[in-house]
Amino acid sequence: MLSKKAKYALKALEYIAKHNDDAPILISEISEQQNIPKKFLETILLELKKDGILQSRKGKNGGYLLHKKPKDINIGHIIRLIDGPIALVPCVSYKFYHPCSECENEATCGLRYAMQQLREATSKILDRFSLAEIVRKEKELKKSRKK
Amino acid sequence: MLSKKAKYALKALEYIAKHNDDAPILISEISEQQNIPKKFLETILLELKKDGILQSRKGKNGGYLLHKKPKDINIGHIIRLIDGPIALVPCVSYKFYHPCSECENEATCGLRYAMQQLREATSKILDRFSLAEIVRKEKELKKSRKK
DNA sequence: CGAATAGTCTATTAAATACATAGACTAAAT
DNA sequence: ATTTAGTCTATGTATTTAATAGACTATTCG
Repeated sequence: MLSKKAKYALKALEYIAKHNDDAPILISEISEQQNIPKKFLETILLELKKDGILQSRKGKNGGYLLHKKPKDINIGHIIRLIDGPIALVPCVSYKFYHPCSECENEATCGLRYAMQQLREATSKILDRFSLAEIVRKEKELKKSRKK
Repeated sequence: MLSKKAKYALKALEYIAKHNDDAPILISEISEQQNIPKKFLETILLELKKDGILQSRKGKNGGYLLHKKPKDINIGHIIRLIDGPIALVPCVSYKFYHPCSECENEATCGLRYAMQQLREATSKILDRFSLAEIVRKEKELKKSRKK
């Protein structure tokens, strides 16, 4: 499962992406609109900024803006950034590779093979979905629901 | 990531499946061979027994045996049993469905849509891999490595 | 300039979960 | 009856997750 932190990050990004046209967006606005504890959200947005996804302005008329295009922000990246590895075992993770302490031979581990297949399929999906697509899909779903 | 508990469960089952021909297998044997803390392993095997995957005999010549055929034990089931949901958000889980507290409309949530796609792909793989296949794959990998 | 605004940084805390162990108890074999 | 081996109840410890407090810094605007 995603941590709340990761879910908050995704929700906040989605919100910013939706309102990205004009002025910077306030932490407090996102906090209220998305029901995210403000102080917690602050640390999350900072992390996203440090990663280069967001940019910020201090002082009056300040707030957060996207620093990348929505189509260049994918959810796999966000999840890895906040929650760490997506793979179920460290020995099949690209970004967080680490041998399993208990295993004697990684190359011949049957379980690892299965986990590798899973990782492959998972990454393919998560690295394909961008913020832009999430926003677009949401609009589409809302439209088709009205009819 | 899988918890250690789930990994231990999978390792232990694999070990039992490999040696399932004859006599029951001792907790202490699995513990030593697979480097799993014995007391911790006890609780894990009990859980697997209560779920109907293993059976046990007490007293001398006792130990654990499979209660289902290796081909009928799939790793998705084990992981769900020990670690809970495989889906990244509760609102797309079959077995552990629960609405996301923060979300206002599940039906039009773009993020949920992505998570649904992911869940679909993940389950397909995890519910396809059985213990039998894990064991078979391991043998195959060992063989091809010798050459 | 200086007051107000809004993000940034450091530290701490509460609660939950993961991991593990201790010890008494029960059932079966010889 | 004794030994063996799983079962049950309880407890402990460490780590992670979620959240909060408060001082600090940069920017805008009158």
